[in-house]
Amino acid sequence: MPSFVRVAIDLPAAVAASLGVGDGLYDYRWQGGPIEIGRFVLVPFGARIVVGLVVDRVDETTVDEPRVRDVVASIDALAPVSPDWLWLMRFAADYYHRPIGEVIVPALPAPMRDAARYVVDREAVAEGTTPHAVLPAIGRAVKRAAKVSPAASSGAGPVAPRRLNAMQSAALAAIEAARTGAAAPKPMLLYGITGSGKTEVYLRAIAAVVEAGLQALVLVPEINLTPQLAETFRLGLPGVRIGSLHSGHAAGERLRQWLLAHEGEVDVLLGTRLAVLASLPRLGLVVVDEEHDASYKQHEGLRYSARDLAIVRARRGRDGRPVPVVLASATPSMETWARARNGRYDKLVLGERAVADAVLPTIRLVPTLGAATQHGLTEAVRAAIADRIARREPVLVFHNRRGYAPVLACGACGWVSACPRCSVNAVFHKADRHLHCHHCGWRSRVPRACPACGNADLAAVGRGTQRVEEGLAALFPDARIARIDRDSTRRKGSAAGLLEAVHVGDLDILVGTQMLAKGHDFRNVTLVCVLDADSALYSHDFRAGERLFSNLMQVAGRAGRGGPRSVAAEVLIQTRAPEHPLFEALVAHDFERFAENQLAERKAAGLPPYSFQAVMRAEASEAADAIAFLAEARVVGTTLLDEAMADAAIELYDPVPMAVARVANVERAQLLVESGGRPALHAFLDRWLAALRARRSRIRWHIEIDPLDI
DNA sequence: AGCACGCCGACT
DNA sequence: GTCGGCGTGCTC
Repeated sequence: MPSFVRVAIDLPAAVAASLGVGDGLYDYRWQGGPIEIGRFVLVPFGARIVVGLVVDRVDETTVDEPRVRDVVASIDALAPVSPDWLWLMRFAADYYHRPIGEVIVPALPAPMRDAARYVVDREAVAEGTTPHAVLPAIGRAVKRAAKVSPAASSGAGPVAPRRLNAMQSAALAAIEAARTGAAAPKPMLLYGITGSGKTEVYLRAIAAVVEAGLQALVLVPEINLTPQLAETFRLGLPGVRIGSLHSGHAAGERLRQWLLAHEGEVDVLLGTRLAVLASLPRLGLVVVDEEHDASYKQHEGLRYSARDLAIVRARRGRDGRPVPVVLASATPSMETWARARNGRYDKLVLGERAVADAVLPTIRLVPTLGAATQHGLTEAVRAAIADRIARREPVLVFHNRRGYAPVLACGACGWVSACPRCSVNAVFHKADRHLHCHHCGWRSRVPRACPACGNADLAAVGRGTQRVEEGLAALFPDARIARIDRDSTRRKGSAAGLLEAVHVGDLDILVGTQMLAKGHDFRNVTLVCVLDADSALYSHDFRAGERLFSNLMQVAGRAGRGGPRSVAAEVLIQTRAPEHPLFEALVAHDFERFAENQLAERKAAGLPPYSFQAVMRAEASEAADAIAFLAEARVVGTTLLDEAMADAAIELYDPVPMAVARVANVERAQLLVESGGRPALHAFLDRWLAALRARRSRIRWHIEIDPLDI
């Protein structure tokens, strides 16, 4: 009686479709003894050998017998993945409309994906000799990686635990109750302003979970920008084995960390979005810090939201039993806020700042319309900076634009610097005398004269951080000024050095982009200036306001956390629209007011979270080809809706070029799909995508579920 | 997507 | 003479 296994391998959906493989699973003959579901295997595919995962065992196969090949080997050195993990992969595959192999295999560390290539002796396989000799080699490589003792917590002794305030204690008790209670816990929103002590609350919850012998998964937006957080974990969880998973690790280290998590040798896995896909056999708690952060969204390959997957992962939990998930934020996403408001999530509120003498910063709006400025700074901002310099208190200046000037222009003929490969302006970087494209990386020396008319007078138009830095130096010649942005911090650790300089008082002014706002506390900073907050107000992206509010709250939260003085730190925001409701709510530190406004607008306009979206994107060298593909796809969809899904309320919009239509000489267009109901949307997508994949177009396209920027 | 097979141009 | 360009076809 032959036995077969169904194996997930990484093959594009379009290829699977053309082979008539709808579910992305491939049948192989298994000749050995019993094989577990969840085992990693090596299987032949075409002329190569690839890594796959056994997701099912069957006695019969629908594939023509002669085409079915043998499993080359099972990788017994690796423990099988848990049914919970497989369930998560299957969920992600269904939800993001990809074959399961395209979800599983890219979720593995690269060395595991490449194991077959490196280790298997092709000749031996071709001749039919079972390469049992090579299996221990894989096993050894894997074990060697895993053997390295787990990241032991640093030598520092336990820190004296700070007493939780009443609200923190209540929040912690709620998380504990969710974990130990009989009922399936709802996701919890841990909501509190910067400095209200969210981290302390979830650290205690993690400690309790680890104490119970379980693992905690903690997601953070960008770990490399927050070394402070890793340190907080190390100090706050003495004796706990903390692993980390993020793209900053070299391949070998990533493999090691993945395996430690998979073998249950870490108690806490701290990582960026990709960590949500890690195998964790004893999962007991999931935490998503800064849940609103856009970097939880993956923008290539499987375009998943780690925040959303974290929630479904917690719902499935361990052995099918739900575990608690905590979403922490001072400015939750509208999706999360709406659910906390209607009771689908529990809301745990932290009120005042946890540090006793810390006071909320005073936010002041500085009108720029009609105001005289020098180097882009109003009188009010200049005076405030001068005041702090005199008092030797460091100042943070935020400006969300890299480079010296967004564009170089010819006054005589109207020429403007543009990227030759993208439909965007080329940014003038004075530091290296080059024009840069921030989309494709193109660089070119700044022309001496206008390339169009020869005029020697080229003007830098607008302002980036480099120009702000230069202006500040002119205004405050004695001040020690530094800049933090992607250009100034190419070298590893250089950002940390600058931040440290602020702490110890070696810097008077630190200029930077949003980068400066992520996760760093500046206890001695009493003034934060935001030079231009307005571009988001006029954006066509309906989420721009949400992002701006959250960024400004975060920026404001940088200053004066637990500072020595009880004087409130000051935040000055230059704007042309000081009367804008967003700013009114911001000045009042009133996220809830802002959120209510936002949700009312979204509801009126039928936008998320009151509707559900997907976008289909197409790429081609000619814009017309991309549009034509989408137009055709739209016809296919409309026909499907008319003929087979008449009662599905699905809206298919006109295909349009993307806001930045061309990047690196590729023209991009998109088609928005919207529905009032998620099940209807997904039912439609299933059939629509199957139909399109069967057509085998030569145009590159993909679907993105729950897009963030459209 | 890979990879092999196959059929035409400049070079160790 | 061969190395290598990428077109076409196949993959449980």
